[in-house]
Amino acid sequence: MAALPPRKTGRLTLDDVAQEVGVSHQTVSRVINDHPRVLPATRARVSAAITRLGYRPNRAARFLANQRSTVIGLVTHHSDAYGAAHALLSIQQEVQRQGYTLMTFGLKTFGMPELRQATEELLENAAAGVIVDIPYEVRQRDVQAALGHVPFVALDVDGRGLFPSFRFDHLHGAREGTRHLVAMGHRQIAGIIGEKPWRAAAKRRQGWLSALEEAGLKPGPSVETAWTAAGGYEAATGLLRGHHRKFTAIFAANDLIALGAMSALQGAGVRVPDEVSVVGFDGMPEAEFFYPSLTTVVNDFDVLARESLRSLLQVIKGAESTGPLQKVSLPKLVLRASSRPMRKG
Amino acid sequence: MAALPPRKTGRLTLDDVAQEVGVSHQTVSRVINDHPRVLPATRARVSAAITRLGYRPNRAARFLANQRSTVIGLVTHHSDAYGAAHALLSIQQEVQRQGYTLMTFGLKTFGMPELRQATEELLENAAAGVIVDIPYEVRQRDVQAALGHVPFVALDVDGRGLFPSFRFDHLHGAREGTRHLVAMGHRQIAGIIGEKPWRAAAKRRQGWLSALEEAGLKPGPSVETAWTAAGGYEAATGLLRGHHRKFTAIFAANDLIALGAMSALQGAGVRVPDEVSVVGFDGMPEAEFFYPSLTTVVNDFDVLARESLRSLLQVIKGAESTGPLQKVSLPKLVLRASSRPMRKG
DNA sequence: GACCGCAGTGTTAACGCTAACACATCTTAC
DNA sequence: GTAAGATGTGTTAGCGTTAACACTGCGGTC
Repeated sequence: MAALPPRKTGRLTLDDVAQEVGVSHQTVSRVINDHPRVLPATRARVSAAITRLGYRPNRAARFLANQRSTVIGLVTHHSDAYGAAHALLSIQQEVQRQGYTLMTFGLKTFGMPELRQATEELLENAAAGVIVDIPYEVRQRDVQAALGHVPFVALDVDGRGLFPSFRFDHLHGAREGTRHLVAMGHRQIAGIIGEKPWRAAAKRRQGWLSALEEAGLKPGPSVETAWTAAGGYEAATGLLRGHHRKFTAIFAANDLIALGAMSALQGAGVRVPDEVSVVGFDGMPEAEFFYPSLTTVVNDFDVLARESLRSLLQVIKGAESTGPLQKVSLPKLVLRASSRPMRKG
Repeated sequence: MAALPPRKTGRLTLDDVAQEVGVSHQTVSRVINDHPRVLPATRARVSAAITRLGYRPNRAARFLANQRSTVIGLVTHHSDAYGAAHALLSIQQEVQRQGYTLMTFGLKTFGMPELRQATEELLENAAAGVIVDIPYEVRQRDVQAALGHVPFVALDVDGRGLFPSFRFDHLHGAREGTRHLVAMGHRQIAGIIGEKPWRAAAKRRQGWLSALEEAGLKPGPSVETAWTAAGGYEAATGLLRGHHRKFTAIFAANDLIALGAMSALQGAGVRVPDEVSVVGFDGMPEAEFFYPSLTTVVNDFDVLARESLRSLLQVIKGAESTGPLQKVSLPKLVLRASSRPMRKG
């Protein structure tokens, strides 16, 4: 009996399986890759051995050999915000459903150098392509320059025909939310908008303004603040102090801001929605159970995840025939108890 | 001039850099790996070339050659819950701070086969070790059997000296929360506990019961429900209907349940905290801005992330001298407006 | 009946990297 | 002045996989 050749690593290899069955390692490889030219009988024996031995291919080696991988990279921002966290979850779920594995890289700031570095890091680690969630205001050209050489799709950015992108129409959503307040008879509608570097801030602000404009209203007071409940609280407190309640409604740029704002109002003895109506944005599931239940504009993160991944996989496979894919998702207004018709008088 | 050998892939290799500088690829490798035996002058020239050319090593090849990697795997549950999402974020941050890359795998159910498969998947993709967040009730022995052969640390499980583990003392936290209600003079304290498969459910329930016992109180009514705001709403609604408010306080197994419960109470005209006090669990940042501001038991996910990763890296490096590491984090009670002393009479 | 073609299999050479060893050259010790 | 060791560098052989080509039979064609 010849002794088994020593193995450095504990793992089984193609050769182990091949030896067990009495074929070459290449035949085993063929079985694994569903190559057509294998005798059914041989295929069966090999498959059986693979199962029996519990063999699993080494993807690093595989990647090295054929430059193909089943890892998808995701660049996001480090953030507790519902949107970011939920998008990550949705994408992860979808990635796995498609038989891929997700590798993530979280960024604190979104300069092009950071973005590029994060992408490189993921590619080095054998990612086949990356999804980049870029929440800041950026120039399409810069993104294209930084990532043009790798398969990627951008989230929450308008690719303008330069690269595939999937985004929410923040402007539309904000306009719908504000229109609703206008329709309820409100004339002084304050805006609490999230902080600047985030693109959604500008877009949602624009939406708020445009709804007021089309109704011929002067913009109510507005504040810029952190995208958190604490930010909303602070902003609303400032609004109450500075303007002595010269507003009967608030458009908040996200649900957490709305939550904080309502907390501040209630703390100051202002009843919601009796005295001030509030509309949020994002549609986090909890919003329904805020007090009062929050009227909000809902984003569908699952669709975004599904579509963007699908598109990325197409790019990876090289099917660029149709030109950069674009998709815009329209947020939907959901009416609840935090907004009500303006009181007469 | 000899023509450059054709390259299949677009990427630069060690040889490209070596050729540029006029040394062997091994010398370049030494520079990259900070091997001491390289002449400072040579090192400088190589480093310069690396920067100039923009060379970045291929980690798949590296992993194949030395079986070491800088990818950390994380197995979590697919869940919107604050705990899971925030833990993921904390871990990702810490992983990157340590110069590693994070690869995640989300599970819907936590049987040992799934756990094992997820781990294998990550290892195949060159993870050096994995962090497994196992929120379900499991037997230590099973976990050890499924994962014993790979470097791993478990989150939110008691490893009992079998494997390294980091967890919160849910029982302690729940007891503290309930004790607080007792101290406020409440005698009928209902419990709304999350669903069963999750270990935290059992532990937090025990904590609630034990605080009641030590005070010589009969357990108030209790319900089991989903760990969401909707779950809390439903549970509280049921409690109100079935028991005609035979309780003056509620211990909720997490903040979202507390939120839903408060919503249900308020919807039924029951004032919080005037008629019923509520205590939550987890300490999500938003809880402060619920209405009323929620008294809750805070878990420190950042510490958990930091410590568990540190421990995993030790395991990977093979420093098992001190035996399996264990760490228990004690949740801390934070008093806010949702709980107040029992009204006289 | 010699020849082509193809199905099924094996053999060999990458992929890009690191480890181990081999080889010069330079010190230092006696 | 020579042996022994230290220092810097190059050479070679893998890691586990897939791609490309080479080989063996067998059935069919003229």
